[in-house]
Amino acid sequence: MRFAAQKGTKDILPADIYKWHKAEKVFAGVCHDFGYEEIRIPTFEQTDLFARGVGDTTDVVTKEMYTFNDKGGRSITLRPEGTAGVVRSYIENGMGSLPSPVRMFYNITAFRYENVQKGRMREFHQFGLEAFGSEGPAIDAEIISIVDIFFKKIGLKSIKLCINSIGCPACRKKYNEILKDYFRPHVSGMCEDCRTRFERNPLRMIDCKIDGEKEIVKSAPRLIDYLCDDCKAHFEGLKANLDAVGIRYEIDPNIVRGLDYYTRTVFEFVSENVGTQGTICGGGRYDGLVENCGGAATPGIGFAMGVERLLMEAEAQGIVFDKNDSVRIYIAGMSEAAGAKIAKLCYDLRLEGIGCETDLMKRSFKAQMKYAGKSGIPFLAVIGDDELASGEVKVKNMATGEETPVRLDGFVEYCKGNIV
RNA sequence: GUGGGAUUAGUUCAGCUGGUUAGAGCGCUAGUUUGUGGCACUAGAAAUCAUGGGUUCGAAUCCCAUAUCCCACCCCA
Repeated sequence: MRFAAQKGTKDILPADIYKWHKAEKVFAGVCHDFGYEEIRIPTFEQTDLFARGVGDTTDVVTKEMYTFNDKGGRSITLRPEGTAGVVRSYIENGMGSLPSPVRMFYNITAFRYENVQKGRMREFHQFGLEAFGSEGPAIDAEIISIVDIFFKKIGLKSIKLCINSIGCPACRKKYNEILKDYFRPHVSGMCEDCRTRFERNPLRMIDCKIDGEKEIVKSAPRLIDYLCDDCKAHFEGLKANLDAVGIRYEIDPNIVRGLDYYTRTVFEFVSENVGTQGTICGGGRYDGLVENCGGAATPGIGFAMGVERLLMEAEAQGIVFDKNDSVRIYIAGMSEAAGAKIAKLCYDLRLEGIGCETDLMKRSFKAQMKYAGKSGIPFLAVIGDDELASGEVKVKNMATGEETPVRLDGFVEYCKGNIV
């Protein structure tokens, strides 16, 4: 029996990890620049939190959760997203009493039992953030500009920002009636899904892939045209805030978002390089969620970004991430006596935080050279009986071939100043 | 849950219509004599040909099932 990684999971190998480190570092940096602090939440929560938070009619909750009973008989679920856990933590830790807005970002794995395809895995990674206590729209624009600046710092270009407002529960209720009146004469001729949607969530009929091409659906009234005055003003405010900093966007009335908690602002950053799973980042406002999860009525907003999709996009755009070549010098040995000296030098170098390597396999001098060359280590020193006798070594720059004589007793000092 | 394509060394692939010891590039290990790498040359290690059945004198090759991977529907990040 040969073991294999489970369906929809992937190893991130040492050869690729530098890209992840880079993305994580840049994301954390941008968040910090906006006053966000990191939060780390548990990988699993009680199942009810997601049922309540994400919405118990959503696909994510009804058919995609990793749910099991633990040995104490509790129903546990591996988080399918980050927002619910952060909201739980916000309430549980009394963060409502902190100065508003309370802003936090996270870097998590999430789990959804789905069929895999390009840009979709069962265990995947998300960068995300949540902000509580501000109704916006200034903060709505701010979190969008976090994504915008993050993309710029990573080097990504031309990722389309689409925004929409899906209103508050009040205007959505009114709009649903309007939509029902509109569809009522036609509903009998529509697909089975749409007939169900007509009763439960007419909003979804607009997205229907089967009936979507029909003229009735195309010219259906759009929610964005029926927002209440407050929601309309909020959306206008968002646009004005985005215009003020020069972030370009497209209004896409079809962004609905499949998670139940969204209100008012919803947005997506979409690429064309990630197959049909083009949404690299999606998010929106969720003004009822905290209250719905048992906290005080608190407005909130957030987004999540698929890290795999982000890196796919970066790859497609030819972005090269810096590799961290932390090993600066290879010390090749020519004799046993030299070996002892080298071990001590390496120890001292590492104590100073200077990465170094030496032979661990009793390899020939030539093989050591080959290893150093192939590993791309930028500097090299050779120590044999001659060097031990003279007390001087040559430090070679592997790229230029240039050699610098260095006293052995000042070796670590020299390295500190010249090869890092 | 439903489709389509794929699965052969660590990796990328070749193996024609079934026929003896399944090949190559890259990578890895070692060597090309004596103290300077990346290149080149030589040698070596490495594959129950995804798994389980079936057809056949004979299967990597044909058939069936299962698994996994890739892509798509649905939904999402």
